[in-house]
Amino acid sequence: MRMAELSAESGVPVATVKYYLREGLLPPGERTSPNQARYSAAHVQRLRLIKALTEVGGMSLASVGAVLEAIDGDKTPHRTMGVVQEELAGTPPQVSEEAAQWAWELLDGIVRRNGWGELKRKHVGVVNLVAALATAKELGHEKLAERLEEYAHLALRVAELDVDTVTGLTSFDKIIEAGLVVTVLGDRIFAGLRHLGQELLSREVLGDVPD
Amino acid sequence: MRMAELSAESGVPVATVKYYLREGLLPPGERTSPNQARYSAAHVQRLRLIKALTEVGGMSLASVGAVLEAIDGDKTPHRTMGVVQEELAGTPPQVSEEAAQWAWELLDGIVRRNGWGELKRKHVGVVNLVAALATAKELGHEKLAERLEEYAHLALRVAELDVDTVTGLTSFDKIIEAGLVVTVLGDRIFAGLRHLGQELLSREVLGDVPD
DNA sequence: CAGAACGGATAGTCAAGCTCTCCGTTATGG
DNA sequence: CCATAACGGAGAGCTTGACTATCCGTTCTG
Repeated sequence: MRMAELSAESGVPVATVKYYLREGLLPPGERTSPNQARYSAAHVQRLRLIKALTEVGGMSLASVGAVLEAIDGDKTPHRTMGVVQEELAGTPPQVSEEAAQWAWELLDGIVRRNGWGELKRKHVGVVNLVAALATAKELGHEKLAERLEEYAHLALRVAELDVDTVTGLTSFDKIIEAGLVVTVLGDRIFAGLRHLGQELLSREVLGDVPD
Repeated sequence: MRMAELSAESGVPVATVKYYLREGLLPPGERTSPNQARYSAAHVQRLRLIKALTEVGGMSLASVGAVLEAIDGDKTPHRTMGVVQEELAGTPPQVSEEAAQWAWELLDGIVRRNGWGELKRKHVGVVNLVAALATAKELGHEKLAERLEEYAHLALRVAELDVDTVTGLTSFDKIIEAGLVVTVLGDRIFAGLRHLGQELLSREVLGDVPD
């Protein structure tokens, strides 16, 4: 297919497709002549993926680019998912030294107590999680963190579902893309379900009238 | 306290504090003379809250403004949390009619089967959740959605923890702010825990070497 | 009472994410 | 075979969000 059809199929404007090509988010089409190209279904899928990651996942194009590069590269699945988590985590907010220390000990204690291995202090995901916990404390809402172990157990069960969903697949490439989708869209979907649950339960507790 | 101290205490530059005042994100200080003002600890807390919502929660200033307005207004807690969820949800991506229908039926079936009440078709959170599920399907990853009921049960248990954390508080205002923090930071924290879990479990399954 | 700090207003800056325009080349229907 | 439409590529321009810098007249402070 050519530009126009690629655009129509994916729902992305022609000018934007060209921009993505320039930025390297979309691999160039197969040349049919020095200045003409042909695009495939893979290009459509790639555009849909970019849309999903930015619109649903809320990722920046720069992050999407880094993730796509990791996918296309020859990294192991584990390392590729590492890049995904890195980009999702972003840059952590700076927090006070003591709040960070408190959060670290809290988290490390839980991991240690449950035999979940060793917590790496400079792992991006860990740093971000610690910063988020520290932020909650600085806001005076450390109650949230006091329940952390219960949250962690539930999170592990969610992760079991995630891994289970992905490992059922056959193709290597499919597994990586599925991992990406499960992580990025999965976060949003779970948050949505959680909010629904909060609303259901808080209505009972707070006893508000429905609208 | 005055400008300089407010800025130092909160870690927000003076120019930015002025900007927030202009935008109405921060209530004006108490006048001590026609062109001088005094700020309180509440202002510091408000600035910290804004930082947390934008930096950790990834919210835009416009969304933060809407949420703060809801908090300061005389809405019921339930309605205030509705505004929070609305702003967190954002504008859903457009998806095909049939994917949306499929996602809706999936979700509605689960809610119905578990006696969780009635699902409102135009509720922002629901619309967003449906759109996210539909997006996953359009990407060819409907496997994720097939486990939706299991995810939903876990999400409800997380929501129970959330509500439990919040309802232990005494002051009315504290409950609302805690609800906000639990929802916004809570989402990030849970996502972080989930990612840690994914890494822990996928290492076992995929058997990658550690770095 | 001199000089620093303040509050307020206006304008400027910077990055992200497109969008528009042009141009020379290539495909295509009559 | 030719008119014209579409194409690919490059560059400049635009819009929004989130600040940041500069003034200016007033007020506090040593």
